[in-house]
Amino acid sequence: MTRAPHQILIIEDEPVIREVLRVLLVREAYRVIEAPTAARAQIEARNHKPDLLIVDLGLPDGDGLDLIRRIRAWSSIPIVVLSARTLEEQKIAALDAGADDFVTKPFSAPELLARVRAGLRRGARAPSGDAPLGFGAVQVDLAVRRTHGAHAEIHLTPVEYRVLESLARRGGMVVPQRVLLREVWGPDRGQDTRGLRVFISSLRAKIEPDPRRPRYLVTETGIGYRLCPDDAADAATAGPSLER
Amino acid sequence: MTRAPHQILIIEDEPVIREVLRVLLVREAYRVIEAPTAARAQIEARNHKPDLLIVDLGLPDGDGLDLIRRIRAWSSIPIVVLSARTLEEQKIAALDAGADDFVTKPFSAPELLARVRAGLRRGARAPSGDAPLGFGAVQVDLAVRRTHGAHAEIHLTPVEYRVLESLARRGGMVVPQRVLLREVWGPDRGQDTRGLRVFISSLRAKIEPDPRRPRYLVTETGIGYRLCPDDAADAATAGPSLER
DNA sequence: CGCGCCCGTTAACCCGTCGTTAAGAATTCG
DNA sequence: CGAATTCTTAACGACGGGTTAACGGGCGCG
Repeated sequence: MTRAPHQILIIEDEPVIREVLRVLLVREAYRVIEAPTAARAQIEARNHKPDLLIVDLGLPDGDGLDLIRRIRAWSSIPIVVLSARTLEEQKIAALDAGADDFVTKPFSAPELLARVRAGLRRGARAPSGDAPLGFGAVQVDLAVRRTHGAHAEIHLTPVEYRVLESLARRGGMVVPQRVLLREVWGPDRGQDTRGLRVFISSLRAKIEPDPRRPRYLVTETGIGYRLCPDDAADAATAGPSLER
Repeated sequence: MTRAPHQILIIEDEPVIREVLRVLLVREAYRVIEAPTAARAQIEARNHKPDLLIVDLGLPDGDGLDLIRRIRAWSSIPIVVLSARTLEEQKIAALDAGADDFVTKPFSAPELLARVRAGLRRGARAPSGDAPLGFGAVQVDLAVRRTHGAHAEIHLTPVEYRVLESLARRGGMVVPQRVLLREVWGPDRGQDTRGLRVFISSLRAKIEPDPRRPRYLVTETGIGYRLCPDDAADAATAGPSLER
């Protein structure tokens, strides 16, 4: 797989860390753009359309979270967040705002690069299901919004489709409940997971062979849900590739 | 195996000890840089990007702890701390600040060299988010939050994952109990290690081949714990026979 | 030799979260 | 305008995870 020179935008106010990041990434043959402020970052992002963003939270002008939300309004570029704080709160908030991954300082070079690779891999993927999802005898085609089981057509409601899309986009990864809430119902919904649970239940009733013992739509208690279709070719996300 | 000449930065004010260290390390074919002060150390570290730091606590200008914290803001170079005082407090504080290992003066040459080797080994390995951890037949993928043993999936609870993450970030090095408590439960938890011990126990029950004799999740009495996953090479296949 | 500290393990309890059903709003469509 | 479908909300049982307490063992120290 020939790697076109990916372009990465670094948003970091502290020159020292910016330098470290730049050297690290350039050495991996990435093209690098830098922005010291959130305001500048928006301009750069629009102009260069980078393949990935590295954002340090706690920028001088305006919160980093705000920047993420604003970028997310018009783009789905993978965003890797960099933060000194180890608090879970911060992490959740960033992911909630639309970040894809999270690295806490101090970070190791291999770790950061791994996240970057993962992000780029994710970004390279087809945006939404051109390949139908398989759950045993049930097949869901998100692209044309059609689902059929072993013997008959199955009907999914709009919200059910959106939940599935949200889960499928991060194929195999756990999707936090807050992320699901935001992506399905919009940002105004707090943390009220009651509705979500109802739809998970009804989804399971439709796609799981034995809804009592979920196999494809799995709960991660306290975190969220994970969707694992039994299709093989979908190895895009969890690739064990450790190439150099 | 051919060992590339690792570069080690010694931060030590007392010329005599510095000399001893230098000779010791050069004899092992390491390249050595020296810095008598914390201020100088930062410059050298940034310029030469050494593979490991040896820091003497109690430097003239500014505390060694401060230096560690400042380095840790942008790098995860392995740091071995050298301390004259035998106080546990000192060790803990250093590890808490981000050091990886410690040696108390007077030290024996073999001991120091062992710590150095361990540190370098750790630095060479990738404590990355996307490489699964191998524990004999058990494989833990922190990125995807998925764990499977020889025959079946293994379920880890959220706290168990967080403990593992915290340990894996410092792969192979000692993680003080305080650090674990803070990273897993947040800063409000004092030093109540009771809960931690319970989770260590249940983790061992899930990932250790023989939980009675821990091999991967090792206790450092009075200090903390250490996680030593298999090397990536023989992760999947080998069912390593360990009978003692 | 005995005492105390630290660690490991088990078990009990409490509370949060999850899954499900059902009934009332909202929306769509004929 | 009415009916059907969809979404929301409520309620409640069940389960699992987290916390704490209690006990036993190993080890060092007096």
